[in-house]
Amino acid sequence: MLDPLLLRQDITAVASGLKRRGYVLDTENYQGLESQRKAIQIKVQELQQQRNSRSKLIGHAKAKGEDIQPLLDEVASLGSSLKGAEQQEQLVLEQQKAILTGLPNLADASVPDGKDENDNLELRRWGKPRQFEFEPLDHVDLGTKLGEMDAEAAAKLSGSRFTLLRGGVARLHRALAQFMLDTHTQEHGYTELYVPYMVNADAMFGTGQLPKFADDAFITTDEIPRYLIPTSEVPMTNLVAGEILKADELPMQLTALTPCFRREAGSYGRDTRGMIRQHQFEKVEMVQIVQPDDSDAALERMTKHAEAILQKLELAYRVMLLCTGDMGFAAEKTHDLEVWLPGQDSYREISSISRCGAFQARRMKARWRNPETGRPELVNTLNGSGVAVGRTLIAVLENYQQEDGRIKIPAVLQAYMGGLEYIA
RNA sequence: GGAGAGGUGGCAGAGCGGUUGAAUGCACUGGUCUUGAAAACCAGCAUAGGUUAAUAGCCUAUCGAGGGUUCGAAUCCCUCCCUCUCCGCCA
Repeated sequence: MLDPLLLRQDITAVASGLKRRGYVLDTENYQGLESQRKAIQIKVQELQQQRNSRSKLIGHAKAKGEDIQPLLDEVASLGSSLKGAEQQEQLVLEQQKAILTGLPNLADASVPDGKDENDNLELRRWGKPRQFEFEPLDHVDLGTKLGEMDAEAAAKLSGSRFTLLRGGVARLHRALAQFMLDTHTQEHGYTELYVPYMVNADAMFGTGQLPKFADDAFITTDEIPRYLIPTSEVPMTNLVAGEILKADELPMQLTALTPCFRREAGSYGRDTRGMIRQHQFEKVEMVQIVQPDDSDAALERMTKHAEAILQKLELAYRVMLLCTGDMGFAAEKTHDLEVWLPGQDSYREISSISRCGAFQARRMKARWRNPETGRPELVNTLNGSGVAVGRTLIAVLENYQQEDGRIKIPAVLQAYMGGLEYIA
């Protein structure tokens, strides 16, 4: 959520900032609501003040044993006019909130303007795409040949956009996740969490999935519905919701391995082959809760942490700075890591690292006590994949394939595979 | 699933329907004392909104959430959520 104060003070600046992201804010409408709110609020408060002071007088009079009937007559009509004013106030506040909670974050000044992924800026590359002396297969053909990747079996059980893994490939998938977690906890200073995979609406609101993107999430049929997490960013970040943290608790660096569930509504026909886009996939996620002046540095740190995973796996990748049009709702600046996939002959997203400023913190009421001011102030939040396990599996299969169909196991994973060197 | 207890400020913990934004203790901040520190003593110490030049005043709201009763609700009533204890079931 954007700072309501900012909208009051300089709505033109906000509107032009949002326009960079392709969001058109109806400033006249908002300002109209704002002045209505102000007028009604003043009226409500005046009435409340009258009621309070009258009630106090009645209390005093009663204590002295005086006749309170004249006083009661005085306030007779107050109640109904107050109630009416309060209802009006609520109506305006709801309308305002509906607009406010639907506004995306403002992009950082360093973010390039653009419409979609074609306008993203490449920051750097690491590693060279492998040159094959034979025609490389994609992960679907590789997995199927091995008999260890089975989309049909998954379809029988669950429908499209699911995959079943067996044997060595299933183990490799697990090894990747363990390796990533170990790297972040042992080398990058993250605390590992095990978190709920279902969260309530408040949590989904806090990180910005609700109310706007309700259609993207799976929801339970409980009386109080719960949402299957689309990423563990949701439970991890919301851990600090409503809290006032001490300065020495920051930065907080959290990581977790969880499945992620996404309905992929609106992506029909895209990436239908293979494991690229699934309703369910594993992801190791990193979350940082930081002081605002550490936010910029934290984004760079997290990007390095995600890069370290790909470097250790010796997978070629490039780092992209997302343009305004390609960023997520809560982000003010995002780096994407794109790994080289020989099967697609292109770089594909495998990690997304975002700085959210106070956007999520404001929604969650997550604060820290700033020693300099002595007051609670909003924290800043960041999140990033470290990295997507399913897509990393694809990358390893495709990049480490041998001409005979075997998969070489990356050196750093062999210890996680009982010393195995190849999947065959 | 059954029975019971409870949710109050950073924490702990009081609170006959009326002057309670809320006792007290701890923590924290400033001061006195001291060579320094501790102890003791004194003072201060919630968040948000409105008004405002103001992080000064003044006003309003907030005691799990949402409704209700009342001139007036932290206190009474209803619904829901959560926590704890005991029993049952269970990976």
